[in-house]
Amino acid sequence: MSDLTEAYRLDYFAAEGFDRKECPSCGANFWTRDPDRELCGEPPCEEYSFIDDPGLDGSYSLSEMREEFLSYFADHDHDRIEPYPVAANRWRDDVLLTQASIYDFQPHVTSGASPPPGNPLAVSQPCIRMQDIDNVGKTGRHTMAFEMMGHHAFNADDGTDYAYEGEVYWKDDCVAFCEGFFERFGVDLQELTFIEDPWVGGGNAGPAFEVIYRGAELATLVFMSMERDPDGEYEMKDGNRYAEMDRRVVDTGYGLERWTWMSQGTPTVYEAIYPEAIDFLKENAGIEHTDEEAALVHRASKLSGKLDIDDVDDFDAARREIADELGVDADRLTALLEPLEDIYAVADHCRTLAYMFGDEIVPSNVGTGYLARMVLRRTKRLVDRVGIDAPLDELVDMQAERLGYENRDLIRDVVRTEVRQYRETLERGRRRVRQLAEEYADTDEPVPTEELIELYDSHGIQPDTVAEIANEEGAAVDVPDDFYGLVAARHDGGTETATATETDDRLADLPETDRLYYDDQQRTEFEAVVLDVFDREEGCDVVLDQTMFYPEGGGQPADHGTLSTEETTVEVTDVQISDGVVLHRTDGDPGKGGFVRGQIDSDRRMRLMRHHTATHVVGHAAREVLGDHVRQAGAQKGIDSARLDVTHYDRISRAEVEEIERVANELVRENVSVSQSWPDRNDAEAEYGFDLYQGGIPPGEEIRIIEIGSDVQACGGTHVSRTGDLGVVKLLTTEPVQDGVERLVFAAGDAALTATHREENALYDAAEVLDVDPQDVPETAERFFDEWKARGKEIERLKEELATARAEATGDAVSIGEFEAVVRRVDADTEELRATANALVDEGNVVVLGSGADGSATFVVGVPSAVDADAGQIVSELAGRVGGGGGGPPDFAQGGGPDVSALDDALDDAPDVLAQVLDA
RNA sequence: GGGCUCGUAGAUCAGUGGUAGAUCAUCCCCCUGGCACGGGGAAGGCCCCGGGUUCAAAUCCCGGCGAGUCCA
Repeated sequence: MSDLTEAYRLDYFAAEGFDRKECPSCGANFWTRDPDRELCGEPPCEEYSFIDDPGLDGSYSLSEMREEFLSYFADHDHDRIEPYPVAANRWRDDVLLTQASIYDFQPHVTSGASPPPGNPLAVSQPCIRMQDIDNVGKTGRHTMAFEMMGHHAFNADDGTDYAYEGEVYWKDDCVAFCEGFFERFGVDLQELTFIEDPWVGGGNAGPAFEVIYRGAELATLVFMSMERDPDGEYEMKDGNRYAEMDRRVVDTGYGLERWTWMSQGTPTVYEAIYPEAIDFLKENAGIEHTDEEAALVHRASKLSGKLDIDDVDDFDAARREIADELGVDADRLTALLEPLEDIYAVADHCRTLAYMFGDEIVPSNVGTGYLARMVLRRTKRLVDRVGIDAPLDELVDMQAERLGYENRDLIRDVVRTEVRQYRETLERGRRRVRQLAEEYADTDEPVPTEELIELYDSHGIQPDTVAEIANEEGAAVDVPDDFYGLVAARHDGGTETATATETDDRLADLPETDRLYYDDQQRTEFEAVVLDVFDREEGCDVVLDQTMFYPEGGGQPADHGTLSTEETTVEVTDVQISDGVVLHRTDGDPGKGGFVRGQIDSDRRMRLMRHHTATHVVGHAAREVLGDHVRQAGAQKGIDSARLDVTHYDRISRAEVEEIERVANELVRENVSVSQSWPDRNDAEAEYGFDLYQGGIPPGEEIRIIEIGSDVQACGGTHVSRTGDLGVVKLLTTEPVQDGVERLVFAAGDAALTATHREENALYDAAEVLDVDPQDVPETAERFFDEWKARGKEIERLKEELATARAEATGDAVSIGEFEAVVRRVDADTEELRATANALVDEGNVVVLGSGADGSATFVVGVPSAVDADAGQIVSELAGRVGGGGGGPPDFAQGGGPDVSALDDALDDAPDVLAQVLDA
């Protein structure tokens, strides 16, 4: 690892008289104003020293502390910005949830492609970290949901062409701001330590400080100044090499919950951040402590704060250690603490759910929706275990209200729907477990681990739930310690292969193509200069100085058309864009350096434009009809139809489809204009919010937005100029894509007409077959279906009758030993043969029936229970003679073969075969 | 996006190559003064769809569709 010592030697430290020290306990280097300090201050080297002795002047609530932070930095020229959603996948595809304030500005702002919404800025960003889920409630300090307060500055060297330029502030000012914020609360700066702790993440790296006060890490100051580079000067802790960048980002994180806790000095963080929720839950669950118990809990909480727990084994040991230290029985302590831990976790999880559903994450079996479902189910289990009888939607609503969400009705609805679904899953699981438990209850064996894994992995039933139910049934269950490891082992394999994209040097040197398709979306002809031509396996890629051809993107397929010179015309069959350079895939070389006239296939383009505009219109209508949680989860425009995937927590009913169609066509009839503009991205975000980005966040300082009435979206596609140009919008089908995502398939304009004709034709054809009016098709079809079923039954009954009649004609019976046998050829289907054989067997005969119907030979052999002979053996022997096989139970067997011509001979031989088998 | 499980009577599920079943619910009859219950009987199945293997597929194989679940 490279030495970053110089990077930490700040002028500020020198001017303020800091010393650099090495912690004798952990070896970390740190900076301090206190010449006598030895230890770094961070646990485990030192303990928390603020519990029961708050470390800040004044006691603050969460919102008071947030306000302190934001206003302090606003007073120091930081722009105060609104937090982003917790669903980080709204603007980036590499993560699901927002886990830090810097996430708001990745990747486009940190890369320099887009300007930040303020510079410098301060934000208090809600975050969710699922990694900490097991620790929540137990350690007294972990929360899954939290707010990370951060002040950020984005610096770039002069002369660079990033979306920001110049020096805002860097390490010295950053540390000064940080100390200033501490001073605001009367903190003695001598007590602070700044631990050197290099930071690496997401392809970037840089020096960083952990700021420790009274045993707690209250801030992290990261100076992002390097990027990954195989030839870089620095080797960082991830083993990769990094080089200095020409831009520098100040990334800081101050845990709002930590600061609030510090100001109150409560035994756990939870009691500091949502005291009302904790009180409510305690009372609801009926938890009451005697003074002695309360004192014990208080002391235990204080101790557990210093533990860093990674797995359950350590946790049990740690719990015993605490019990020893307090001089009480470990089991008693556990019984006392466990309900409290559950309550702390419930409060935290409900806050997490409020964030998730408040930001309109829809529960699903994939993505963020799955994480939400997981948290909800876990919460429900905790609520049940600790005996809280308030419905979950009410608990989540309490947090949603506190957090100031306005869509609380939706949140409650989502929670209720999800709880209901979980109940059904549990009910299904319960039945399954009971059945399984009954099997094992009779044996001495416990339920095998393999079954437990199956129950969890395929049916979502927790092992402890299995144990509980199984015990009721009297079956034993041993849950192995490494249970979740065994589950994970089932999922191994499938290593992802990173696809290395080859960069073409010649391509990189070309200028960005001038995109004419935004200037006038109705034009279909243009002239251009051929800058370069690349030979490809099939055809060529032509690069022009400017183009009217729309490259595939945003779910809109590429334009087709032609490029013509005086001498030749080539077909354009595909168009792609790479780093701003538009590549036209053609079937020939138009000649580098020459002029070409481009002509795009206007009919194709027109249909694509209509479908693109229609996608916005349908999305808008769906939002209006289904609710504000509806957002685009994917879209694809085509020639004949288009599809839009939207997030929604239920199936879309017929009535809703009709309503969406009605709203969409109303917008068409209003003939509102479809306007494009290129506002500054931050202005656009400030005005319209994140709902702008239905199809992902584009980079750049300005973004293109499409406005259709009240619907506004960032979009790179081509559109018609007025909604009236769509003619009509017809929803064709809806289908579930995955849990929580519904697909709407629709068509606009003449494609809508064509699609309607297709469906009408199907209906008319059906009507013609039934010889009724189209309107009468459903009724007639139902009647026909009923009649068809009735006839099936009638035929069955008649076959039985026929079989009985046949059985009565026993003239052809032959005696074999003591028994009568009937050997007969009956050309009928197997079912009829079977019925006849049954009837003859009932008369006491051994029966051999053969059929040559349906182009193959079939036998049915029946043997009365009084006769000791194997029907399977007989049929096997006979079927062998017609080139096939057969078998079945001893009293009734079937078989056959392809050779019909041998059937009669086989039947002639049947008496001999019977005689043989009966003798044997 | 990947793994796994499951689609059979109105509901819950057996059946895992050889004649489609059970329990509950429904309807009828008996028992009773009447009811709960009890006893007897009946009705109710494109065994999710489409291919393939086989003499024979609800069953095995492949592909769809649908439901559930775990993981990223």
